[in-house]
Amino acid sequence: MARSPVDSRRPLTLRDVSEASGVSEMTVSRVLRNRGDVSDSTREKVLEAARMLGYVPNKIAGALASQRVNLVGVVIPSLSNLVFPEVLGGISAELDDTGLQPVVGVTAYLPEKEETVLYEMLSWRPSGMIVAGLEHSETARAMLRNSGVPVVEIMDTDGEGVDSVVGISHRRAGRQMAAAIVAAGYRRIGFLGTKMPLDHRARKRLEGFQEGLAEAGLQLADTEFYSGGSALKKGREMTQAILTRTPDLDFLYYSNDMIGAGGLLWCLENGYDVPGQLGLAGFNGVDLLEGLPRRLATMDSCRREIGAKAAQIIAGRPHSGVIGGEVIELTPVIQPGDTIRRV
Amino acid sequence: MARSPVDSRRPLTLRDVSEASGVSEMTVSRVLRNRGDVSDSTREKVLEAARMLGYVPNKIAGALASQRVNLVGVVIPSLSNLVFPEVLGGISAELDDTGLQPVVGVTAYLPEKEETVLYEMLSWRPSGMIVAGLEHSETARAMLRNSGVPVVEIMDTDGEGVDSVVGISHRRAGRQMAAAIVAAGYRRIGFLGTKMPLDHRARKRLEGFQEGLAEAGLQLADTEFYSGGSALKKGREMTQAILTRTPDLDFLYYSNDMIGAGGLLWCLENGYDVPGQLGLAGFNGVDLLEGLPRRLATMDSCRREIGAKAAQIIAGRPHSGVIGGEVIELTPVIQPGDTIRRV
DNA sequence: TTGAAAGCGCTAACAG
DNA sequence: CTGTTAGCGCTTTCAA
Repeated sequence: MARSPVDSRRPLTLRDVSEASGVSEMTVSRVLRNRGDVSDSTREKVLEAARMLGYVPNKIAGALASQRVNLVGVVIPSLSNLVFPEVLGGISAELDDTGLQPVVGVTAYLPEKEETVLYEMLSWRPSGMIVAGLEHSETARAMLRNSGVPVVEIMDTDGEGVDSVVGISHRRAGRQMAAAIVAAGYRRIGFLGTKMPLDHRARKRLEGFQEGLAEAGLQLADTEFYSGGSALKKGREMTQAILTRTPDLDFLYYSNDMIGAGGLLWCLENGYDVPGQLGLAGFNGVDLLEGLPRRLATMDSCRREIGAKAAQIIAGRPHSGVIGGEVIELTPVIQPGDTIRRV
Repeated sequence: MARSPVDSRRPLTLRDVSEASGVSEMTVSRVLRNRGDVSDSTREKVLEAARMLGYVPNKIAGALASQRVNLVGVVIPSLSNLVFPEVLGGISAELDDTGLQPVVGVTAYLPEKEETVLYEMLSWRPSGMIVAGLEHSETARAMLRNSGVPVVEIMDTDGEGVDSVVGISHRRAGRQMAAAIVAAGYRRIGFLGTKMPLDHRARKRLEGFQEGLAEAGLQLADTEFYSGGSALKKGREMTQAILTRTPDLDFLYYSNDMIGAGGLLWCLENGYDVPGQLGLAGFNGVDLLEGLPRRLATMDSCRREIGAKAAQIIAGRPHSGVIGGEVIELTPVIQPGDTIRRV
């Protein structure tokens, strides 16, 4: 806190602590890192001096010398979609006691942006990289592969990872939901989702959903896409649009809970019998759903757990021994709620 | 990508590029940073070699040598409250073209955790620190003050900052809302909010609200607090609880939009005449509100803008010349929506 | 248990 | 326009 000798604006170094305590730099370093054996008396002296001066070690120098960096790169497409902050929360919580720190990069779903962010992060030689999705440019994949740091690709297991993978199969999730809907007797099914062609997980869910329908000899009766804006409001608008265009739909599958919730509110206000006349389902299992007038059917996307497991993998690989990829596929469970007919 | 000579697992260095291109390390460095004048022919040679080898510079070494770190520490209390990811989004977007990268630390509203996170971040000698709130332990404040890096405290302007401050006055926001409510003729007013005593901004809003009521000779008729869980659901439960206990309330002021939205849904379902019989208001201006059956009165908390302005301050101070604190107070505006009687 | 020497990989500063 | 020389502030390694 207090600057002992002169309050010059030069940042304090180990040497300052060394001089103030009369102990060699090396020993000061050992004390500050709890490394090796140091006598209690010298330890005291050093800690006292460091505290008096308000010394904060320089990790840049430490990292260079030790070739060890306590940073973990986290690359996600967006922060405005609640899902990613939640994953990040899982990562952050799990990393909490490991001395590792997350560094966040946002790609806005753009492959070129992803390359830039990865390059930037890898140049810090982090202890690990956690990257959303399996779809990357060849350049990006090569950077990750050659980086020598453990890489965990998260959220999705439908495809090949560079190293470790933690996620769910969105394709299977889509199929499962289709099966549940068909089993409940619905036949005229519509899909509502984002227009974003680079959201591969949403795309895979839709594809899986269509496969599931096909198995039952069905196909989508109508679709509606949107981009941008308040998801809840968009859900309302899209629902109205699709039901106006195709009034005989008996089920609406939404690519996320937010638009699904908007749709649910709209249907209830407009006198639809849910789930008798019209069934609804979303995706993600956001806890907002608990407060709606009726519980929207959904599927938990396990996002905090995905973050936590990814962080564990990074934290558990001390020196990036090239142990090679774990693949952890979590299994999301359908939460039928109140918007699918019980059979 | 391809490892030219031998595919040893040693990370590539500038020297490797230098040797591969036949150009001195220094010139390679210049090319890779677009610094100084380099002839087109050597530039080509260098870039070619770097690309062939798949070289990624080591910023640790670069930062140590240049005393410049392109990291910005961002310290926030939580990631599960949508507000903070939004601020972070504003920061991240603004930093995007500056070459600066945000590093996120989460404090869980705990002062001790904040100290740890700050210490950890400052040890990276970042280009700036963006910290939520004005309330910090003396130790934390001292670390920030002595760090020599520009500090921006965000979200709140009610108090003294260490350096720069960007935010809104929550106290004033509370007073304003009180004034609007009183002006609309409501008299029996209840408050619903989080129990969290360390959420200083929520506390200041409440205090300001009470001051505003007091000016009109009123005081809170009842209060209800919660912690944890789905905010939407909690909003329902709390609303039911407070209205059961104090049925003659004619206004409910919620400390955030999420619980307010839950309350709104509950009131509508239970046949309350909103805003005739009962008025409602929240805080934050989340865009979820656009999709509700009725538009909840609220107040924009300017969070993306706060993030953006904070990032600008950091990005605009090249070498942390101790120019001293800017204070930017944004003025949130009441959005009366449909849940306050028009006068 | 402590200290001295030698870098970590890069860039500032200067010289050509 | 290009190269050389010294470090940046730590930690590793070895010696005392």
